[in-house]
Amino acid sequence: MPALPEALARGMADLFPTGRDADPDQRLEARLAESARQGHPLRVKLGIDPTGSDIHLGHSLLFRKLRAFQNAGHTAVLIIGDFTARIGDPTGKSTTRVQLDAAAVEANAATYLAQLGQGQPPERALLDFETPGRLEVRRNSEWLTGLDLPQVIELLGISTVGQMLAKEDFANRYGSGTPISLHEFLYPLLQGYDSVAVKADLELGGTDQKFNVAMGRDMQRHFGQRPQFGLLLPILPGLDGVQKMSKSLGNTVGLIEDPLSMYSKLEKVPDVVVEHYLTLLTDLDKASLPSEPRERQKAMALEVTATRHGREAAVQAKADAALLVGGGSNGTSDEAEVPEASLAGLAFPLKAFYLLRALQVCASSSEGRRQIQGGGVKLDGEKLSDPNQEFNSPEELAGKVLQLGRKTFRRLVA
RNA sequence: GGGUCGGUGCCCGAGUGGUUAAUGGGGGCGGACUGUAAAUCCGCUGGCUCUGCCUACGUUGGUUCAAAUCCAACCCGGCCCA
Repeated sequence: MPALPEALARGMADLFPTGRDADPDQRLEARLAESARQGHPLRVKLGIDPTGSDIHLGHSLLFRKLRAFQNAGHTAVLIIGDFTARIGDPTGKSTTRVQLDAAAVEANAATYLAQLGQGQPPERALLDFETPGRLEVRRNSEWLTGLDLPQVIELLGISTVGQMLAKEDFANRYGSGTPISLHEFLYPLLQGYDSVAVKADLELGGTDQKFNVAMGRDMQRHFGQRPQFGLLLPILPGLDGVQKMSKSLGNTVGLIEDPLSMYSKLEKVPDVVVEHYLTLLTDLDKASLPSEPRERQKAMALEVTATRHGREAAVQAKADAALLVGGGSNGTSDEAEVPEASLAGLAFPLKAFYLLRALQVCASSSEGRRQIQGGGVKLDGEKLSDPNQEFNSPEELAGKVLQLGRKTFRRLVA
């Protein structure tokens, strides 16, 4: 039996079932071969909960894998969990998640699709929206809204309290006395039922989704379908290198971020995650990369930025980043593309701390004061020392570069 | 529903009538160092165009010269019992 193609297997953390023999219900390789033989593309399910507005790199590896299946001729079934988002996936949560209202969910869904490349030039799109038959976008409200109570009870009967409490997140919460609402038990069941509704052959997910994906198999078996395969990918560590990439932890790189911001964040990521990023966010042959840590990290940052923004923009971002931060430069170099910040609308004279606040470099004016007092603020390379230093007119500041810390720069324009 | 314990700043967690935005830890931010990393050391960590003024310890009201700390009601949660 041939091995799983590299594009499909790369970065894989778990695959199930993995029986010994070449049974198309037990071995994904055999199933792929069967699919090719019969000319039936596999239906590859990926569910997303439109609970936030930005897709970040931590999500993107799943979409990259989905794309790999599309490229191999299979059908991506992207399920927008517009219904389940209103319950909230308890996975990985230590507390009950707030429920979202329908309007917010819908708005998020539209934003997601745009970020995945709908309506964008194909070369920049994360998924293949163009080729006929390669993508189905479904909303689970299509089938979940219509379930009546007898059907819900049937679903509830497929699993047990013991199974639910065996799930790590629930077990932890139960054990620590943190509340678990009953409706949260419904989430895995409904996600599993999604697999029934779309007749999934394979479901993609993070390793934290193992329970839910396995539940899909139980559901499909109950409803007389061939149980899906589960292909799980690692949870991408965030920029801090410790916790998973998550918006609420503030350690993300968003797909909508500009090249410079993306590159400079990646370039300073802790060493421990560089290899993960290379594996999960690029297609590079790791053996061919420089082994010197710093160079290797830069190669990673460049490539990840390029997969999103194109090589040209990535190379530019790398050059800009070097000019800005490298070698103790003060960011005044004209070549560098520093984000601009407009002074329009500000009342002069104004004090230095207020400038930081007004340009949203600092979250509050008190923080602005502290940053200046802490020696973290420079104007055209000169350290500011007095938070109350006054500037009398926009002309006094226009063209200069305001710097906070090592990585935040703003070119002031009138 | 009954009993009981508890709700403190981003998180955890001290504090149980009286200087002080409120000990300590984590996290975060800034500085030094460095490979823009790690480790280490230092500083900051409620808000306000701030030499002062506001708002804060579940909510509301009360006692008091004075409350996160006492009282009442209410809301939320854990545990035990149903």
